[in-house]
Amino acid sequence: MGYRCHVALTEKGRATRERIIVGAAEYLRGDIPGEVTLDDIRAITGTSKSQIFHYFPAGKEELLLEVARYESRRVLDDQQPHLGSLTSWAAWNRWRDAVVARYRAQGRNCPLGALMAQVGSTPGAAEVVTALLAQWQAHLIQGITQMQAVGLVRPELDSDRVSAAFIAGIQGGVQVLRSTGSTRHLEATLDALIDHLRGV
Amino acid sequence: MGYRCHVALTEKGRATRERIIVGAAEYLRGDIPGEVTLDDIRAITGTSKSQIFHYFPAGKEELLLEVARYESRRVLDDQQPHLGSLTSWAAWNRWRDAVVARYRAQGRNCPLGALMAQVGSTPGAAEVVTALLAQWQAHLIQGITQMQAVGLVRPELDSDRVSAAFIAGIQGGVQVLRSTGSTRHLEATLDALIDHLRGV
DNA sequence: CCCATTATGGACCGAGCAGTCCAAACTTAG
DNA sequence: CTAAGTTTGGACTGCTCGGTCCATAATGGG
Repeated sequence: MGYRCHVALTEKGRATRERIIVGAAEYLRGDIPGEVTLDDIRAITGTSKSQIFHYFPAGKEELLLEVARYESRRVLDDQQPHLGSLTSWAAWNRWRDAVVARYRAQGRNCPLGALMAQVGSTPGAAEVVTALLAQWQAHLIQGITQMQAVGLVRPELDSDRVSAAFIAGIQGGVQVLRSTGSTRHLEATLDALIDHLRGV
Repeated sequence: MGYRCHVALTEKGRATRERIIVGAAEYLRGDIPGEVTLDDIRAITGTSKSQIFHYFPAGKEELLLEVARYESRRVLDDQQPHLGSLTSWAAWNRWRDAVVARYRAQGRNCPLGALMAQVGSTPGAAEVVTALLAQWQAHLIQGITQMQAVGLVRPELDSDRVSAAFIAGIQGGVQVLRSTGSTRHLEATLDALIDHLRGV
């Protein structure tokens, strides 16, 4: 799994590598892109071609995947602490609001979406997004089972399937947001599914 | 709106134009792509550069948008006749199965997705997908209100919002399918929302 | 049959861009 | 201090690909 860390990395080296990733991520989060070039990244991060290939020997794809991993970490972090403790209806509502707020703020720009568009069909790309969705869903499953344990959600409900529905709904809601600029669909899904959890 | 039709198009001309669109669409539906080049399209459709620019003066973007429109028509067509007559629970289930079957058959390849990835941020792109989703949702709204009219769905339910949830859920389900290869999420969303319609 | 219009072939151009390479600057262990 | 290893600069290469251009063939109306 993953590439060996070449040889060594001094403190300075790790800092540069980090600077490249974070800089690229920030750029992708902005309104400009659609396509990033290595020269863009080079300019933004104040580095040279040789540095990029020094720290990401496999080139652009390796770099972008690293950025994608970085961004996917942010996705879950931005939902905390709510996502981690879905133990009451109030908590679910706070989480819902956090998700909507996060994506409303992001607006039409979707860093991960932009990334996937460019790295799209490579093997590593699917892996990154799959891992993210799996973690996300795991949190929801935990939340649902906790609610069931306390008797707030009827026990016959399949937490696995409902959480899958949440994931799909959010994904789709964000996608719609990207083309229409509205969070209507995202909100509608979240509300409908939370209602469904409540037993209407 | 839309470009004027240049000057004239003989029968032969229209045929060629059509051949280009359909050929490009077929190619994008295959397993190969990720990125199409005009030379790919040229090779597949047995045409020359000059023809492409003759029939699509604005170049690649215009061509791809045309392909996207073509594909987006297929999306709805493939759900017919079910999508058009959601007047009973049996009909809803048939529609659900049709959607799942369609996307299962398509598998990881998503022609429209591939298209949007390439044409992504242009003004026309958002318009195409927005139009598609709006039509799709309109069918669902009609279905829900019809069910309400017959008393099969409780009247206080907001058909607008629930249909939005369906759209988002399907979108997201397909997106998950594209990275995981599984229709689990798509099915879970559809089932959860239909349950929600039924009043659990 | 002729001319205006449309359709087609394909050589060519130029920009953009990922990736290579070598030399220079620095860090650090011994 | 020095040698080995790491970091950095940036010129250069090679290729891909959208788009241009002009020449030739087909077509169809009068």
